[in-house]
Amino acid sequence: MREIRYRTIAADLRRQIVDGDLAPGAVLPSEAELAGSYDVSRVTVRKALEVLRDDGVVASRQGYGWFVEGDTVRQSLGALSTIEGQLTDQGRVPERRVVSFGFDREHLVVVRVNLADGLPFALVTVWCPADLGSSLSRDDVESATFYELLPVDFDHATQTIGAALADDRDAELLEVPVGSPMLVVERRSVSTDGVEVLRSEHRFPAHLTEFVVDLPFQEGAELSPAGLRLVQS
Amino acid sequence: MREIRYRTIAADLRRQIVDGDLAPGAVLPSEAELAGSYDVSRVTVRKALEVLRDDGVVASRQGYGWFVEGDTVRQSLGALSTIEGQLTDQGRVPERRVVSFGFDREHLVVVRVNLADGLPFALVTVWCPADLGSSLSRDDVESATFYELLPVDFDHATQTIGAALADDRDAELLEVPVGSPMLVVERRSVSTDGVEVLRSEHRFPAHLTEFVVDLPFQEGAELSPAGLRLVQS
DNA sequence: CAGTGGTCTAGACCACTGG
DNA sequence: CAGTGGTCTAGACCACTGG
Repeated sequence: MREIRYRTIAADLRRQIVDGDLAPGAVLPSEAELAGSYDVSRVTVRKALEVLRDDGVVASRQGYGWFVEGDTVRQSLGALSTIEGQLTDQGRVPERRVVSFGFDREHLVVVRVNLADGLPFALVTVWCPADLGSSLSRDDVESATFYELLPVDFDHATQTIGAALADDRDAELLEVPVGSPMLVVERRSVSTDGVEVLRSEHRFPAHLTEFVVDLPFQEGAELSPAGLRLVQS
Repeated sequence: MREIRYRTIAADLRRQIVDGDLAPGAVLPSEAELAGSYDVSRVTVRKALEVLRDDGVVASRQGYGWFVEGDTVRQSLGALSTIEGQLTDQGRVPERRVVSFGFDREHLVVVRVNLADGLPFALVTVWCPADLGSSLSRDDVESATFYELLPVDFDHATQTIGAALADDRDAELLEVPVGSPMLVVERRSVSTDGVEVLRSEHRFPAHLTEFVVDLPFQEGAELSPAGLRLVQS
């Protein structure tokens, strides 16, 4: 397979950004410099940069340069980590607290509470296949997400969002009244192999959280992923 | 303001497609031909075509050519019509019932109940600018969506999903108990001019509805639109 | 002002589709 | 096979940012 220069360059720059060698806000070398160091034409450098721009990783200003996009939360980890990113951006302190950690016949089952500055805002239950979960400690799952911990290439997750009333456990762990409104998200995370690796349930007090979805009107491709549906009744 | 050739060309091609001069599936003239007829370089033609590809209007196959994308379902109406589509697919009968229709100082305000086989599943309030709404009748809004009725090119909508408890009006119109869980969606629909044209609130009984979102893990482009966020507290 | 990205040209070679 | 899009080069001129 032939190497495609602009993709190689885009991947290389992306890695530098992900690794933190290029921090948010940092200005990249000029197109001319990059063309020189990668030994390609400026057009090829631009094509690479445009790939990254399409992904929201970098942006440009004419007469100024290309720079690493800062705040626009570019997390591959999905909704929850998006929140944690928002929190750290706001200077608040995100925290995970493990409520329970144990195995049933087929899964490692972990229940955690997520807090922001000590305020609990999510109660998360994760079911992880036992063979994958056997290497994880309670400390592991308190300090990192399953996406970070598992040696799995995740492809996508399907989230189903519903509403419910706070039950006794919600009330106790999230410090809300029994019967107050909750957003409930069930997430199924699928690896690039097409295997459903993780299932998790996330319960949020409605007064603390909302879900934002952007729906393009034109052309179905990107629009289909989000949609309300009637549940079987 | 300087003319930007590739945009002019993209706009011209788009118009031909929208007007139907180029039907779905039709193959465009080759890049070389287009370059000749527009009297630009092939690179500029490609740039124009890539703009249209990003919009999902055209696609290409190497060695074959560029062709008009088969109308990927005018599902452009967003989540609600998705539901109505599902209903008709299931052979159920969707219905809209206008609860109130009137003007405040600046808006036409319409409250409707959506039903499936006579079962109410959504209470929708729409705020439409008075100048646009002045031509609409109560019968109009009962028989069609605002997207169908308004002479506006919609670009996208941003939806914010939350949870709440059913209030007295919800209970009466949706036939649920007061205090039962509800999914509440606020939608802001923006035209291609960048103007926020419609604002609407959709209230669904939680036991009847759920929201499905697909989150790709790789590459930011399609992933950013959906995300949970903490509300200001 | 010198330097940057935005646009554009006129070429080139290649991988790929269809007949 | 001739024709197509995909990639890439080495230039060019311009509008724009900052100092």
